[in-house]
Amino acid sequence: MSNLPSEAPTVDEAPILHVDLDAFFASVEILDDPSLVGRPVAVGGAGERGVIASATYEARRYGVRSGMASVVARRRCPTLVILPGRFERYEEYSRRFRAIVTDLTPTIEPIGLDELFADLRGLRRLGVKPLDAAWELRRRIEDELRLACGVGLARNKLFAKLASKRSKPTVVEGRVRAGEGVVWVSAPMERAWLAELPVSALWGVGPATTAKLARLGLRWVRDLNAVDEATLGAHLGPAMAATLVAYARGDDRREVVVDREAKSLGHDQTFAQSLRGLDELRNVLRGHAGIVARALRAQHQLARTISLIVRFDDLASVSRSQTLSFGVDDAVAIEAVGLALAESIDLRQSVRLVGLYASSFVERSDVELQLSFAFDAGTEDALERARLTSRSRQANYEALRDAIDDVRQRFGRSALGTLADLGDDGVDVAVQRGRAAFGPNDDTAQI
DNA sequence: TCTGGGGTCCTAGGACCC
DNA sequence: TCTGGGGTCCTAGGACCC
Repeated sequence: MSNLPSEAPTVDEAPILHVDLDAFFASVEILDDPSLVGRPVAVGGAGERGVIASATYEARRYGVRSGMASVVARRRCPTLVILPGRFERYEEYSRRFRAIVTDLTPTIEPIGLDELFADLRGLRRLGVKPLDAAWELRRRIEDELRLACGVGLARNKLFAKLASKRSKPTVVEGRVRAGEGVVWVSAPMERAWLAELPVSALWGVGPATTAKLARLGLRWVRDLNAVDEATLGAHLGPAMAATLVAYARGDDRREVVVDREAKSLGHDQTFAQSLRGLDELRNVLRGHAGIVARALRAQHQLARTISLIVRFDDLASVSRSQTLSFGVDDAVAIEAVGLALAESIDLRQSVRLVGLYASSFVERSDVELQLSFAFDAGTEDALERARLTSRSRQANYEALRDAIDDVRQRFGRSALGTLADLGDDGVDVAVQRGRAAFGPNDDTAQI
């Protein structure tokens, strides 16, 4: 692939840059353990239900790909080393990666840990040349992180991402062929690029949409140019139809969004051995609730909506959610809601995955912040105590009680049956749990 | 060949309010 | 007494991305 026309683009001709680190997780593992150099390495779950998250090019030679079931990967490559993944380490590298790009421009939008978009328009006046900047980024990432990457430059996000993909090494007949490293798609080349791409190359087109489009006889991006948007909308929904028709014309208005705020957080786990019945879910929910609560507190967020997802052995999944009139961030309340939601699900099938999520974030009120500062704590611990106290334990119990009332109203009193079997009534037991978590000598006995 | 764990966005239907 | 239409919020499910 050549970068014709050879005239280097200006910032206005190639304002969007996309960088994607090569085989990121697996590469970090090799940096930390040089004995792995030259061996096929992947990061992912090694168990029967594991999936490959990242694979080195050495592993890709054997047909190993990310997203592939580990069982399949091992079959294709019996010598594959599958490592469990150390996400804190990857986050560390990711921060350094972002810092290098931020030296070029602060206008970056990370997509996961290993890739990001940058908008170069702010550099117009500095006379920055996009190709030079791209090569310089690549050099610094190689020198300072010992990681390889591909960089794409284009008029918009759609082509910048396609370009970085094309800049990568490829595997041809079991051999790794080096990539170009940096690829620029000039405006005159855009149409030719699109014409040869399958629809699945477009952002947002996965297996399900690819199959739907195939049933409509649409296999190539160029096919989308001939189709009526309303007709497409009847099959894919108006938003997807509009997006695809625009992409097929090379039109992508998405901006690079700096500081995108998270809208949900959660934790889920797939079990090597499926769970059966509510009792087996109970412990899992407690653990998940603790993780979710800690994450919320770490981000100083309160969540109004708690959602539970259960996936059965046949991969069918169901979800339940409950929105409260107030935000919560404590494990006791989140667990109580999660448990009540679980009780509304038919659990006769065995369960392979349980997930608990928090969303509808609300800001802590200024009043609460002021209260917490009034404690003038010198340590993190004291600050945390202040936060807890400032929100008032009373409020926690009220939150719990109201949550339980809400759930009962929707699912009936029996929804809390197993909580109740520890006491006369679910509320009492919830309070007992609360007391266990917060200590006995507080003023909440009246609930 | 069989699908993880972190997320985002879209859709459709129902409840409720004006 | 019966009724419309629009807006907003919530819920459940589906699809997608890395």
